[in-house]
Amino acid sequence: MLKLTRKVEYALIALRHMQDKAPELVSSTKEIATRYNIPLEILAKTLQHLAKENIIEPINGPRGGYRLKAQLGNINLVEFFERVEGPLGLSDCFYDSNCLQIDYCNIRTPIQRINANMINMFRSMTVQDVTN
Amino acid sequence: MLKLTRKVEYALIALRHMQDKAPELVSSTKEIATRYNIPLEILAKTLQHLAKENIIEPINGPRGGYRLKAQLGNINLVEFFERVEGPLGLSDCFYDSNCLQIDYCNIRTPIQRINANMINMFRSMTVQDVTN
DNA sequence: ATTATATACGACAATAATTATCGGATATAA
DNA sequence: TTATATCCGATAATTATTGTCGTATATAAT
Repeated sequence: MLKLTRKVEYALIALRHMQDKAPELVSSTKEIATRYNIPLEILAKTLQHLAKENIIEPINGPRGGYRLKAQLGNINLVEFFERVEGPLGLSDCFYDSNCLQIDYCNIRTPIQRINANMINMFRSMTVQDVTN
Repeated sequence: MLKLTRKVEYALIALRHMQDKAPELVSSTKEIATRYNIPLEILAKTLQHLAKENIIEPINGPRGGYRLKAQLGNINLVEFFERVEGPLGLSDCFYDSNCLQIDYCNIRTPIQRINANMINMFRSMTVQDVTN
């Protein structure tokens, strides 16, 4: 409950790794996977996803890899989580409505308040707060 | 990602239901399950758990059920989540150490800071903030 | 006492979400 | 031409969550 996914963690590890280098240098999937003991194929998917989101830039071919493209200080954590994992919320019922309790639910409103607190907290931090 | 479990939601629904009644009145599992469309057996387990935690008091036999025992305003949400679901944390590595990345992880410290923010936020609210 | 209705609880099954793997394609530097 | 890298769909395995079953115990009402 209330956990980040591995995918998000792998993405953050990779972004921090890239940020620790000079901006023009590239990092390959293999390099990062080996360095941090992450399954290669999963990391590959994750980085491809970040590339599609224009957060990193792919360089094809031998000696290729990725390097940072977006300003990590401009991406808050809510935006980042949603770009990597989709909609964010303590309960599904805030963005998807097939919940068996929804018609009778007596805690929807208070949970929504708490959810707003959580969202605000994550929105107050950027990816750079993690990668620095 | 970052979701509450049904078990926690069912527990909160049940607690609010009990709080809406006069304190001496009991609510049976069946009554709550029917009212909110919750699977009976799961709710039964959840309520037994809350009883073991001394949050509600069981009344055996016909016309039995449960009623509130603890002061919900005295139980903050971190305590409640942990009493219902176990240790809380954005990543397992804060309370359990078989993570393949742990020796190399470059984001542990920043994630721990964010985790502390989340914990503080949930600690600033009580169960009563949900059931009122 | 007997019956009906309630909680107690361990073991198990189904489902869903997450995590991981495989196979083959395309791009490009050397 | 070759080696090394990204790209990407399909699928499999694993884990966590959610739900079910069977049986025991407690007690109020008759």
